[in-house]
Amino acid sequence: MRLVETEAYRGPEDPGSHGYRGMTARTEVMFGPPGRLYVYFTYGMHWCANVVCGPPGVCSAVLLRAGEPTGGIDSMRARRPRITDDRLLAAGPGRLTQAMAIGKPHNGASLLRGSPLWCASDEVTASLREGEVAQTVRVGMSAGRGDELPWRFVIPGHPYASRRR
DNA sequence: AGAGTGATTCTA
DNA sequence: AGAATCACTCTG
Repeated sequence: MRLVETEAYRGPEDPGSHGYRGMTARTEVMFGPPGRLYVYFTYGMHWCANVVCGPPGVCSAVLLRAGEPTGGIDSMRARRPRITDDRLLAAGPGRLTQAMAIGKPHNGASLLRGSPLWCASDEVTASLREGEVAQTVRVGMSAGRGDELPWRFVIPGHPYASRRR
């Protein structure tokens, strides 16, 4: 899966972050060491996955918002049988976790090389140049919760990025 | 536009 | 204990 859209979340300085009011049982992983997955359940139905980025004690994570399937696309289609358009397989944080079969068991899992699930640059993402990644406000943020912060990162017009409804 | 769905967190 | 909230998705 090639990531084409992400959002940054921080800690006490970011009212949109689960870590805004300090560490809780749910957000423990976000305050832990970097390179792990923070997975949370929301709206009674959906899982969302983040990559923890900050050093231990610092809350900082990146939400995986959309991806372009590279390998394993048949498995993804099988997991999302109602989807007929491949562009929608992982075009949204809940869709992406469905496509990749990420759920509660993955909370806290390592993403370092050698892990079953790992995270790295590929030739495409590594060659992105300044200006080829746009910054916008984050999705789903209401007023006063950091809705003005330009912490969504997306490849503009990318066919596999999430789209406005 | 509204429903669906349940964990988490806040308030008392 | 109860209420409010919620980094969403799908259907109509």
